[in-house]
Amino acid sequence: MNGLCLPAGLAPCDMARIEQIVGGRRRLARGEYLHRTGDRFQQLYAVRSGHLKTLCHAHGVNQVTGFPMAGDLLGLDAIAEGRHVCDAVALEPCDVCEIPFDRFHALVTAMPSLLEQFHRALSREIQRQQASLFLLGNARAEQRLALFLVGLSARYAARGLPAAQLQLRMSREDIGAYLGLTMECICRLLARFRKAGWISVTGRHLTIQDGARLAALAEGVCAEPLV
Amino acid sequence: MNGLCLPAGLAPCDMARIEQIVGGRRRLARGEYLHRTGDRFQQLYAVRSGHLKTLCHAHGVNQVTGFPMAGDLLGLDAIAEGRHVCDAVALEPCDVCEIPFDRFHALVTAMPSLLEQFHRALSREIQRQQASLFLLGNARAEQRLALFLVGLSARYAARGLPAAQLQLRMSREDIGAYLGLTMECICRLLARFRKAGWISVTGRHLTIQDGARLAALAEGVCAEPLV
DNA sequence: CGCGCTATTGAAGCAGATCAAACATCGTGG
DNA sequence: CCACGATGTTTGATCTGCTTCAATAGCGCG
Repeated sequence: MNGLCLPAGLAPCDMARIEQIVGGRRRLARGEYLHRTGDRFQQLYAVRSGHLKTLCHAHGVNQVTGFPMAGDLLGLDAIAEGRHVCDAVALEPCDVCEIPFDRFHALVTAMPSLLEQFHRALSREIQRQQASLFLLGNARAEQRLALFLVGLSARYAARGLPAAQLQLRMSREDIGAYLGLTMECICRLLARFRKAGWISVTGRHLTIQDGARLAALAEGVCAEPLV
Repeated sequence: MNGLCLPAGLAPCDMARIEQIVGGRRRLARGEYLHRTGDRFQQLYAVRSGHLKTLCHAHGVNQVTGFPMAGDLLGLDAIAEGRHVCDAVALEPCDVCEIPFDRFHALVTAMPSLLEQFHRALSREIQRQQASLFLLGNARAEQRLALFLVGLSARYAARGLPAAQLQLRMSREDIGAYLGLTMECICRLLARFRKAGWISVTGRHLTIQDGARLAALAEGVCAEPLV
């Protein structure tokens, strides 16, 4: 897990010190909240297993901002205000490490290499959101879904899982809320991709059959009109 | 300026040490690039005066991700990769401090209070983008522009400038690229807001006349159909 | 087995894009 | 100083991709 959230370059003895400050583990049931908007920020979370979603809401509308999974760090957005500014919900049973921030901060001060990792993690989060911004601002629906699938596939691959066999843990509605589209639109697009032979879907199991085509779509190459 | 980008809580002697590591000042002409996508990341930038825009681009499409102005910090997104992932362009003559990152990093390690400020700055940037994400994913055009104006006004106010008199430094096209809309759409909306008496605009000078109404719009309260 | 939630598909409407044309603004050089 | 072209702004007409509303179908789970 650390290989992902605070990757590489740490001496084994440093690792041991990190282990020490990691607080409790928390087991979440499907639908359980890790934190809610407005909650006091006291710790970062590192996902050990399972999928979550993070979402902002206002006036009954939700924007899903991400789908953290094993190896991802949560709570970085809460440092500034001392309060969480989004919800984090488990999409399935999850295992999460709690990392008390004050202790972490003290440790980090004493360990330059860990501090660098931490800064990179923060910066990577900014980059990730910048990519989403680009997606929501510019991409057509088709391209958004392609980007989503390609991205998900890459994250699976980075975790040593089969990149073409995606077991979606989120609903169509969640995907829509993440991509700025409606559930119906996601359904239609999936049907279209399926008919074109690029993927096959049954319920929440999705197989990527033509990754190259999807990647091209994600890059903005328009699909030929499906006669 | 430091009051904004690394606010409060620093002892005067700390301030002095920061001043020491600040590298050169850079003067930018209108249209000049502070950095470009792919440039090696070596320093953070703190804006002293003037307005810039930051933008990501791919396949000829631009997404403006922000309009940094005096007191804002630039380059946080580049820490992760060691390369800039967006362009930063001056919208008018600008004064910018260069902060060599390696020296900054060393300093920060030795100054816990500064480190905290830095982490808050990083986290605030994540929050800022999360807000943009919400905007692009959910808000109608009208609401987007209202949010933009209200936000800009607030940033002016935070800098002690008149909050109702906005001298826009960016083109309609830039605003559109920031809000995920077209230039034409921005024009129409401005005209609509003007006719409704909420603002007055001549060229790039904009006066907010009914801030409350705009704020309500920004919050998602729909405008009554303009008969 | 039947209830509730999630997913799928169809039909109609609309917000915003696109295309097009006129107009204002501004710096530049004759 | 004005004519000029370049750039930015405004407004209109039309088009379209996505939403909305609605109805049906599947699935998982007690």
